[in-house]
Amino acid sequence: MSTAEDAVTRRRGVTLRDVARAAGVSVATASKALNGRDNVHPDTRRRVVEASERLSFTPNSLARAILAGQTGTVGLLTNDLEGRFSLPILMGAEDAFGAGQMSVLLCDAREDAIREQYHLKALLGRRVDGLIVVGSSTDPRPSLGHALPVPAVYAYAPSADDTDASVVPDNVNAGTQATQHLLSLGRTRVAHITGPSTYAAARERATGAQKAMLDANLELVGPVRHGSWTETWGRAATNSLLGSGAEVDAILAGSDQIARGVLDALRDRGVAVPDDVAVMGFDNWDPMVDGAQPMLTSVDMNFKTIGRRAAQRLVDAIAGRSTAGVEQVECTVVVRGSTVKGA
Amino acid sequence: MSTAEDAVTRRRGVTLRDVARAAGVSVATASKALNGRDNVHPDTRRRVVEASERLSFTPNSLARAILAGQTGTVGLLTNDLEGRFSLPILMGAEDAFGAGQMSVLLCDAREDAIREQYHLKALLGRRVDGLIVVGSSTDPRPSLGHALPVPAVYAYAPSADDTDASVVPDNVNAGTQATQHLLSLGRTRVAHITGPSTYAAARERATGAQKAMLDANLELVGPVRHGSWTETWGRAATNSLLGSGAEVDAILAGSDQIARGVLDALRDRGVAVPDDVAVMGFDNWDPMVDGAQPMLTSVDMNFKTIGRRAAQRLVDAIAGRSTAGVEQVECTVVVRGSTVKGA
DNA sequence: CTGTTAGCGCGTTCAG
DNA sequence: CTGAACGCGCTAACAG
Repeated sequence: MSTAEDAVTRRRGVTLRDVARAAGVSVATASKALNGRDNVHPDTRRRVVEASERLSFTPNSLARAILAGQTGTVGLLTNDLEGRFSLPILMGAEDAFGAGQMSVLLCDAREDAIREQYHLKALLGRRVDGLIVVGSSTDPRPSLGHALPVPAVYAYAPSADDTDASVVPDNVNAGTQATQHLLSLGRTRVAHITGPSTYAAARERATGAQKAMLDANLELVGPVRHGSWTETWGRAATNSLLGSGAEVDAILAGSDQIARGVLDALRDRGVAVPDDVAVMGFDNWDPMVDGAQPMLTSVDMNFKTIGRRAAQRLVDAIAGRSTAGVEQVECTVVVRGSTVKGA
Repeated sequence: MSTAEDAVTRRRGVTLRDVARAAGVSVATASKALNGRDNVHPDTRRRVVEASERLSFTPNSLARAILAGQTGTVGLLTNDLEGRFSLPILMGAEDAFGAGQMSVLLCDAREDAIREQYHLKALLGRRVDGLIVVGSSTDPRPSLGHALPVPAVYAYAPSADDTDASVVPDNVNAGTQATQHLLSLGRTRVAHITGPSTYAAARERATGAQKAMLDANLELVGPVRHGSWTETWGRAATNSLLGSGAEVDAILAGSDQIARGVLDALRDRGVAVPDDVAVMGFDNWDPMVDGAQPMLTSVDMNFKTIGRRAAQRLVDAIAGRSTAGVEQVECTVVVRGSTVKGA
């Protein structure tokens, strides 16, 4: 008579039928009882709930999904699991979903179009309700197309097709805000050392910086110095800058790593920060900014917000509310000792 | 007559039935044809395959899973999405699975037992074939218990129950190997500056270091200096160490961040690295070691391998091959300029 | 070789 | 208030 109890040991888990049998009711009644539907006698419901707990019954979402046509699962297709960008975005998305009952299927395509197609197929086969596609740089990436059976939102890297939905950082504005912070401190001779000009992020931040200077009837000191996103480049560029005899009272670095190199070189040359030269970076990457001496002022691109917004827009799209177009997420200047003494 | 074609526009995606209808065969035949089973006429198969492609049919893995009792999905339950540890582990797992056709459902419990239970329930409801549980430190964590309907493997943080399957870094050996590297360079006066003594990782690495010294009939210079995992602590501890008049020819730092602080302080004091003092860290964290000057020798704990091994053991367990017990993954010393000139 | 039947676990009618 | 019957998309066993 303990067939229901034995279900646990069977290969398949406990099913609703087992619970119904244990409670002495039909599957239909058990279903209603557990899902809080009407027309179930309180006593019956209690019996069912108790049986379900005793057997530690876990409803099979797959079976449910196959009926409902909705799985409560979204696919996160990233190209940059290694990198610093996809993780906070992923967290923001997890955050936004976590409140509800969405689960996240994660795939890393590693910049490989073939692998991406492969994973896409797998995700669609698992009937995800939607997709978030995370790029590894802010340069536009190929669209997955409009023939998808589910909505997609692109995060960090926008889709090249601007009728797709994308959420990206506002790099131009970030460059402007950073520069305005320096100007607001009375600095006027600002140099800009940044990453490769092949990166949209580097170009856009530089554009924003130049714009801010222009608005103040000023100009950047010398040309924008493009290099790599490394401390080494920050050191080299700073040495070449100061070695050339240029006079600067602020250096805007294109990333926190570059900024660390800048700080390093300045210290070697006996230049005081922030008294003689103010320094700031981009990304507000904790281990970099906190470890710097003095601590580094930086522009936070709010990656987590990007992830959260992407998730929210995806939820909207799934609910049928169309959300095309590129959305820019604003950045935040975080002031520390490298621009304001004692901050 | 184009009902099959219209399926795309229907709310539910294209089903096998649509394909069968379009190819003029029964569902069963279509199934066999697409799955490469025997007893299907080549011509029929061709018709079916063609129809399936024309309709861009994607088999519903959910329906398949409900039959097979296997979903081809594993749950990755992490507590440290923020941190540096879970990500490489996740990548290793993604790697190991990616070769096959496993998909990864990712959840972040954020060190919250309630949230963990909640996510666990969700994962089991989705009928994952197994679980990988990633901790945020190497301290043992509570077991999920043995009543789970699917196997679980613990990564980084071992389960407190040692009849569970765990994969962890070998921190004692890491401490030993690091110290032996310093000794092999002829250094004999080694000091150790590391993280909080509340961390098993800090204690174990220190133990390994002491063991290596003892084996060489030597002792660490002064007591192990416990602090925080930060550059700031590395600087402070170095200054206090040298200020006390202690003579050292090597400093073993408990992490790359601490090591960066050590390097910084040494430079300020005019101590040459590696000539006067050799410095090394743990974790081999790219942005930290490459940016250092000179570049930082460090112990790579092979997190990715940990993830890969966890995934492999999980696959084994799913296949019924039992794999209890704690597995230690070996580390690797990566030599750079901070211990060997010009390396 | 092909089609029919059965059934996976569940939710939802619709009679009783 | 309860239960029998049907269907979701798919595969396996068996007839034809």
